[in-house]
Order: sequence, then C-alpha cells, then structure tokens
Amino acid sequence: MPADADVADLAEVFGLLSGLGRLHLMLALRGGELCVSDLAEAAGLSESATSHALRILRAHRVVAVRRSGRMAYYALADAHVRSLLDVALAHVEHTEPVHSHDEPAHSREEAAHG
Amino acid sequence: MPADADVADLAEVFGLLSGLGRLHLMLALRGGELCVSDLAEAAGLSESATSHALRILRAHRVVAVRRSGRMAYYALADAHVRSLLDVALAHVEHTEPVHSHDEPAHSREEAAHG
DNA sequence: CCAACATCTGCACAACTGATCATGTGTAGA
DNA sequence: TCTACACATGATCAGTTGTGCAGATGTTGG
Repeated sequence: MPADADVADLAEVFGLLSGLGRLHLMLALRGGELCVSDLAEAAGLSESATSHALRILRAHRVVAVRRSGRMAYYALADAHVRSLLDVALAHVEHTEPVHSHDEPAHSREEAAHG
Repeated sequence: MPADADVADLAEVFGLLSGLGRLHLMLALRGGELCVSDLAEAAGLSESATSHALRILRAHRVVAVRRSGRMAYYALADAHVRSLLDVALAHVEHTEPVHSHDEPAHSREEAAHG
C-alpha cells in the first residue's frame, strides 16, 4: 500500500482525466501542441470552457504552455501523462465497453440453475 | 484521435479511480482478494460507503466478486486496471507532487520587467 | 491612441457526487 | 422458525464540478 499522499495525488490525476472535456483536450494534445481555439475545436468545446479546463490542467502541471504573441500553445507537460493516456487508451480499445452503468438485475447465474 | 465512445469509456474509468475511497479500495485489492469488511478497514471507510463504492466498481466490471457463504470476496477484475494502477502509481511516486491546486498569481515572469 | 483579436477570469446556476442513516436480502447456527 | 451476521440498497443532503455570460488583460497593426 503506497503512501497516503501519493494516493491522494493519484486520485487527483485520475480526476483531471475523468472530465470528458479535459480528457478530449489531453487526447488532442497527443498529436503535438495546439493553440486554444484549435484545442476548442478539436475537443468540441467552447473557447470559454476550453480556457477554464486548461486552467485546471495547467494548475496541475499536466500541460505546458508556450506563449507566442497573443497565442498560447499547449502541450502535454509530462511523458507520464502521455503514457498513462496511451496505456489506458490501449486498454479501453481492447475491452468490451460497459455502457450499462448498472447491473441488469442479478449477477447470480445460479438464479436459474435448475 | 480515438473513437468518441472509447473516450467516454476512458473518462469513466478515470472517474472511477478519481474517488479517494474507490481508489483506496482498488489499491488494497492489488494484494489479492478481500472481503467487504476487510476492504472497509483497509480503505478507512464505513462498510456502507464501501458497499456503495463496490457497487459502482462492480457495475463497471473493474472488480470481480466471489461469494462464499455470507461473505463476498472482491478482486481486481482485469489485468488492465491493475497495470493502469501500477503505471499511474509508479509515476506519482517519481513525480514532484503539486499540492497547490492553483497557480500563485501570474506565471508571467516578465511582469516586473521594468 | 484606437480597434480587432486571442486568451483569461469571476460569478451564478444546474447537474453530479459521495457519505450517512435506515432498512432490506440472504446465510449460518441453534 | 428465530436471532445474529455480512453485505446490499434507497433516500437524502451537503459539497463539488462544469458551463455560459460578461468583462478584463495583453498583443498586433495602423
């Protein structure tokens, strides 16, 4: 069992990636750096939402920003996050999705054992 | 850019792991299967909270349950989740944590350029 | 200086989340 | 059957989250 602080940190990273908007943003950044409006378009978000999301991601240092004039180019900050995304993504692509977020009724196959 | 459904699925998996309680539960399960009350103790949760959390985890098939009498033994369902946990955990342990979830004031060093 | 542009920020609100309390379901033992 | 036990579930309520709107900041060009 890892240190408690690490667990908390880990939970926060997962939390960042659990937002559909933020996740889309991060995924888009796998291809290289992008400016805010391109990011917004790629993620299907408004520029406002994008900027808000980027603020969070920035605060947690999972993205890095490069300024050039009035543009802001964002990129994945860590190889960490990238591999995390890649590993996770590889898995969901090989996994039968569970779009029913609830169990049918019983998971007891024995229900009809007779 | 992966399929939209995969992204949504991915976000949900991350969401599962973003709860401190659920994450503790999952982490505890890395060592092997445990019953609900042991799990509750390991994660520092009430049994009710544990059961609720387990319900969610079960619904997403990230844990598997084995019944024996009135006991329920839980274990990680997929090698997927295990490696995801391991990868992520390895990273946070090698990463300088960012416990200040907000930026100081400005990230613009030029602010005082004269 | 002034206008246009790209991005950032604060506020208010609806939607979601997680924990607790009380209760229900199923099993073990007398 | 009845009690004790281990776990599951539903309702509820407070705290958190994400989004749009409006306004602010800093940059480019004339």
